[in-house]
Amino acid sequence: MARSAGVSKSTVSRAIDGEPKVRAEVAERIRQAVRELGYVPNQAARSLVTRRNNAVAVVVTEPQNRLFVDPYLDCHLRGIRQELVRRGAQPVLLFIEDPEDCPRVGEFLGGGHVDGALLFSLRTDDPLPSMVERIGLPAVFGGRPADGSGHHHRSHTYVDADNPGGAREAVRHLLGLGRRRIATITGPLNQAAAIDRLDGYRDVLPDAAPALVAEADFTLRGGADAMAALLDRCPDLDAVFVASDLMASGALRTLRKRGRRVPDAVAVIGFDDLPTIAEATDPPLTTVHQDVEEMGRLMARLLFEPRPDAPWTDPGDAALPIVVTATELVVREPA
Amino acid sequence: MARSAGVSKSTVSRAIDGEPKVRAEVAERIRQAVRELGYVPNQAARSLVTRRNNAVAVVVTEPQNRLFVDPYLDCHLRGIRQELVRRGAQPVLLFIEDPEDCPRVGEFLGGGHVDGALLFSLRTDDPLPSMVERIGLPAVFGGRPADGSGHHHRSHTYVDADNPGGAREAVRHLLGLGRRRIATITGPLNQAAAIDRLDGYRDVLPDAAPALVAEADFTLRGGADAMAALLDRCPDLDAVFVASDLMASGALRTLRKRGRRVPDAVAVIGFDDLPTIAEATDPPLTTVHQDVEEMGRLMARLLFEPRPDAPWTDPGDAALPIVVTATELVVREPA
DNA sequence: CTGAAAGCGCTAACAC
DNA sequence: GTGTTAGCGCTTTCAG
Repeated sequence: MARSAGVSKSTVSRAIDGEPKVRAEVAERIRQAVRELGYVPNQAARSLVTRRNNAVAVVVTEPQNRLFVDPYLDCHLRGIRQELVRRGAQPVLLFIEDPEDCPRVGEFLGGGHVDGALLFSLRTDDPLPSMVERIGLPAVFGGRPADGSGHHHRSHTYVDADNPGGAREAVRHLLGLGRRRIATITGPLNQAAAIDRLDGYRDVLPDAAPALVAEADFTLRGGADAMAALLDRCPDLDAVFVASDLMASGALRTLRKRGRRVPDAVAVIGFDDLPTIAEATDPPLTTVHQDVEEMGRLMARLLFEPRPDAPWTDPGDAALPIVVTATELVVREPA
Repeated sequence: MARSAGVSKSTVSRAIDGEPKVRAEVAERIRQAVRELGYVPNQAARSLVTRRNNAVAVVVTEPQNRLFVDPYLDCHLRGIRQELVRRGAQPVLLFIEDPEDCPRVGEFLGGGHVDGALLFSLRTDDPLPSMVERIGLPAVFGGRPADGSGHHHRSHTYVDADNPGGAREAVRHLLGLGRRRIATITGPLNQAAAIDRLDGYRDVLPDAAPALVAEADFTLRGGADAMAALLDRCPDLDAVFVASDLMASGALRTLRKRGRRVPDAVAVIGFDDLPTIAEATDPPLTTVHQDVEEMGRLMARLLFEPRPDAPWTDPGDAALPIVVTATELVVREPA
């Protein structure tokens, strides 16, 4: 390639880099040769010396069947993608559907294929946080990495909504409406978001009966089943705070089936404010809004921020590693 | 790393490779050092010499919002993932949501990050087929790459269902039921699958009125709208062949809303046989089955098959590049 | 069985 | 401005 344009490879390299110190005439000659030979620079060789490869991994831990049905991730990924692309990085998605996928993905992340990683939906027992730390790969987490296992690793950079705050606001709103038997449907309690939202509920209702709390799995079906269980256990409940819109829409379905009028008999508040769900339910769902897309953008931005663990950063100018975004109650059903 | 275990890097390399010609004792010592140092071999350096990197790109051209709501891709990806992982390759997903993403993705594919690519949902005007060809990257397509633009490139390897055959069987079944005004709802006619299914319909019904054909977009909403349009144009229709289950479930919704009984007044046949949809509709949907998951597995398998364009193959032993899988009508509503 | 040496294709100093 | 020279971290002959 180099000789084919009658110059040295350094010049080719510079020309492709778009450096200004190349004579226009020479640059043109090179561009021509590139086109003719269909030459594409070998990224492996390049990244071997530059230590960069303009790609960022987005790791999603989720059984695929849930992933492809949950609009939450869709929003999040949209924000991430947008910001990553804006900075010239190619987002590459890696799925972990099974714990046994972890070592392979860890190897990929450690193999220098990517400049950083954005990780999601972590469970308390997830090995990924310690993996990226060992590897020394810059990483930003979506949602507080719940570290229930007692391992102590360096505090990770993450973006999360104010889950306890949002939950408190929701429950207080229900109290303000005069509701007195307020139940809650939680997500899987091995996920931080689920734990934090339940904590918010308990902050306001420290004496709530255990029977008023039902754990589900952030799916529509799970929400519907949990609602049924709650109605069986506490037929007199008059409100329910549901930890996600998807589950809330399942709960609404159950309530309708059981003949409980919403919001007259039972008031429902969701969490997320996903347009495709919250605005489409009947009646439209009152819910705790979080700007999921913006959170995605923030994650990507934080990855490029000066950070102690990034190779392209002067160590010393550390940035604050945690961003908690505000939530806001959106009242849709005038109850 | 090498010295830390008291051996040369060659030996480390061999040990990690799992070569048998390393003394067990030495191998153990190395494994220990690897664990302690958290050592992960640099893939860039490795692939620079081996020309392999154990990663395969899965490229999905789709506005993300459709992707995360369409169970079809979910099945396909499940099959692909399974087979790729079985062969020790890491699947990395790349989305193309916008035509302007193409150059960037092309650069990634050409950069030697991956050993091959599996591509999907191509439109007639998609630049990807010629891109991977120019780059010389082994590729397998999901669905016949519809090349409407007149470009002539090498015939590509692809896996596709027998779309025309399935459509013919569906329409013939409707005829056998005594239906005489058979409409069809197609997918976007810049996609091969949509074209081929419409072709099958026309094979059986060459004289069908143009008013009986409505183009939609493979979404639920699109199917519902197309059904409404058909009913307006041809109030006397007594059957409809819908080119996807998702659209069919939308069509069913419209029929119910308009008070047309299914299947008594209007018989409906879908395409895909996605369990989450076809079995869940009311009444359960008669549809053309294709084994989407197996098709995914086939795609991955073909990528590793001896192929003329693969660097790890003796040129000369070319394999048949196209696989068309059978479809089968699944009759669910006893009409 | 293991070590030494020669690159893989590229970039980054450093000369010219 | 452009060529020359070293490597980046690994695998792979080729000796021992």
